[in-house]
Amino acid sequence: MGAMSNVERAVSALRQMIFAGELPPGSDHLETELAEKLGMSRTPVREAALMLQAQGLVEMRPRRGIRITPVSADDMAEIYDILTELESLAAARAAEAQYSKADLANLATAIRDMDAALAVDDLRAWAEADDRFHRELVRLGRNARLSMVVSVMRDQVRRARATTLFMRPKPKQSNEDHRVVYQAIARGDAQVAHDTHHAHRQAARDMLVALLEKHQFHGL
Amino acid sequence: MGAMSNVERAVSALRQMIFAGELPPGSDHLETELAEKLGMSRTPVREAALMLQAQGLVEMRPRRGIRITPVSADDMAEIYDILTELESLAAARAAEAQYSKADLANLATAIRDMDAALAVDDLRAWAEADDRFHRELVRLGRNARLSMVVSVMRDQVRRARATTLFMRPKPKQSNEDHRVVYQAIARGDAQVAHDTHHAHRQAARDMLVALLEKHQFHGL
DNA sequence: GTATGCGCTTGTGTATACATTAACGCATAA
DNA sequence: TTATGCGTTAATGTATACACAAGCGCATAC
Repeated sequence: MGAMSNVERAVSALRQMIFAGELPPGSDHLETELAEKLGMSRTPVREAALMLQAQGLVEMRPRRGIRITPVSADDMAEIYDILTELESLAAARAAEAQYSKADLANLATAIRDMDAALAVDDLRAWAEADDRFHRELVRLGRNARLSMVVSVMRDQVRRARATTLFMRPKPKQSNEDHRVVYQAIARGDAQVAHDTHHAHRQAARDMLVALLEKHQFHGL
Repeated sequence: MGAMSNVERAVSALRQMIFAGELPPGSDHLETELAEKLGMSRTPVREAALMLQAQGLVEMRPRRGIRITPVSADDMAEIYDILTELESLAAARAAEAQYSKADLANLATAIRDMDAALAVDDLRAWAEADDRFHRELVRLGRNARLSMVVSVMRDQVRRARATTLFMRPKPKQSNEDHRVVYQAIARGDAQVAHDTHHAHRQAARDMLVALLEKHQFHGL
């Protein structure tokens, strides 16, 4: 069976519960309580919580329990600002790397999937493919630390997206942008790859923040 | 006395030992050993190590002990790339924030201190003031998450700088750059603040990476 | 009715005990 | 000599025990 420690199990389980909304943002949970729910002692739960705290998903406050970090509109603005810069750098680096068409296959597939999903109005499938595109883009940028930071930030975005996905306008421009970024990377044009992606993310940021503020999600 | 937990004590102590070179990069240390050295049990040491691991300062490998993460020239290139983007964003945001002269006092002081240190060839004082300038710049950018990411990255740079500070050319251009960034922020010119700082960091990156590669610090 | 203080409850921080299992050495064989 | 396998050692992962201190309620005084 999987050589998975209890700490690892706790981390995945807690993450899943957080993303599923089973542990709602802002809610507090005692270590003992979570330990019991996960069928293990407090020790691995504590260690798991410590890791999730480092990623900003929870906060441990003495005697108040483990709080699921709420994410406000302001937080989301911060997060998108970071994502914008780092992903754009990755796009530029990917362009500089002179990848072959084969190397970019995953990107191309993700774009196709987004188009297909949009054609049949399947927003969930679109979001999944969009995630895939961005993950692959960052991977191609070949900066392990950057990938880690971005993935932490993206986790936070995912939490907000669950709520806002069905409120926002159709992501039509989005697919257009992705295609331009892809082509710039393919022909090695770092500047265009960078700037296009930068504008793309910034637009997403503005849209999302406006949405969150409008709907008063001040502590999602 | 200070209401400081053993975990907090362990974190500071370990950080200090790492930065002082007392725990050299690449070295392994058993939990028991560190616990004894710090005068506490394994539990708080483990929790401290977990936190430092999240910041990339150590790696915990089953049965091999806690390893002080080595930093190669390639790592340093990654780190500087991230610093470059995020600090430049902070500079732009700071410019947009329309700070008063008084708000920028810390920046101005840091610049003066750098000039003074350079005039008497005190590289250590220069490095300290340089750190101060960059920390303040990021603070003015008003993005808490960005500040955290940057501070993690800067910790890594500090480790390399201890070694390379006395090899590199006099940072004369550096002071010039800082002044331009400061003035751009003061007059609210986000574009110049961003671009100047970006170029500044990129130059530093290239210099440092070349230095590290030349001296074969492939696992500092 | 409101404020103040005391004691109790209970969650956490830390120490400790213990089972598991990976790594190392040694012996044996090719 | 080198490779392979077994047994021992010992470091970790996890459970558990316990002391301390923060928060809560209740009682008492104003």
